Amino acid sequence: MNSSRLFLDQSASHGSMLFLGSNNALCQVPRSVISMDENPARKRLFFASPEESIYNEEYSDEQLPEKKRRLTPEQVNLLEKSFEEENKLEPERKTELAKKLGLQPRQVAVWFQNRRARSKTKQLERDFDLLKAAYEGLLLNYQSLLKENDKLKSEVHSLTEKLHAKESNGLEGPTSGLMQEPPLDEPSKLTQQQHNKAEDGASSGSSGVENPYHHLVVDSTGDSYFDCLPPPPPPCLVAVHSEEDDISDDGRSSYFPFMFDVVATNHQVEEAEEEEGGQDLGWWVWS
DNA sequence: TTCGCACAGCCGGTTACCTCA
DNA sequence: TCTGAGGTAACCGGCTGTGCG
Repeated sequence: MNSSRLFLDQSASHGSMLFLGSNNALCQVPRSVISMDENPARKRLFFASPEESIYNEEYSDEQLPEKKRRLTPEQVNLLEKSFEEENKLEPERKTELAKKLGLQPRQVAVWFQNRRARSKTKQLERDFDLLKAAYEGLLLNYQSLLKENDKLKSEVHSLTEKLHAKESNGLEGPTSGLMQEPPLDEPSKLTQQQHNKAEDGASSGSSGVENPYHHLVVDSTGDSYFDCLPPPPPPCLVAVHSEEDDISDDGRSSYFPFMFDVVATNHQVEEAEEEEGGQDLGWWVWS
């Protein structure tokens, strides 16, 4: 049994270590003397290897190092492998692992708990990044739709003005007083029935109008016009997914309870908002 | 069947220690 | 040599599920 051990001299600041030799004599050794490169457990000076368990009966209570020690790379490797297989620890597996690693079952349990916590933190960070990217993409999409919408509105507005001007000029014209085929999207020519129907559709968000991409809008000035939107873009797939070694405890690949896979025309958002009683949902539509 | 208790395990949060730049 | 940041082993308190009388 190799009884040589290294542990920090708690009374000394940083610089030195206590070395417990084979004769159990405590020797103070400057840290610099113990080269990391020469130490097989380099960078892990304070490890207890499996055969160097701190619970070794050779030590009196006073000699037991109180400081916590890191696990050896070998121990960590085995624990990681075991964690990959199953991130929960059954009592039998815990005992078996502890025996194999020369650790206390309690240490194995603690390691698994901490590992799950680290895994969860990482997963949350990944989910956050994915959501952020998705959000930014949708924001761009939304803004371009707004621009497009504004452009079309102004186009409709100018055409309407032209039409009004033409009408007022043409009152004395030969077709004055005759029923004309109403131009497409000309609100002033809507029958009251059509108008009401369209308004209902616009206010309820349901398909009150046959074409879901033509909503009648009554703006603050009282003007009414069709709010023509371009056809919806291809669905934007926003799959929150990560492949990862780390899965959450319940086996999901993401900690988000929802997957919002298809988002987000303005209309879908509006409809979702109205289903929520007018609550502003931004431009997220959960599926 | 229900209740109360003890126990074990998990989780979120925290502390203490270690390592490194 | 000192210091602060980051990683991690270990702990704490609360909660939940389970077994038992």
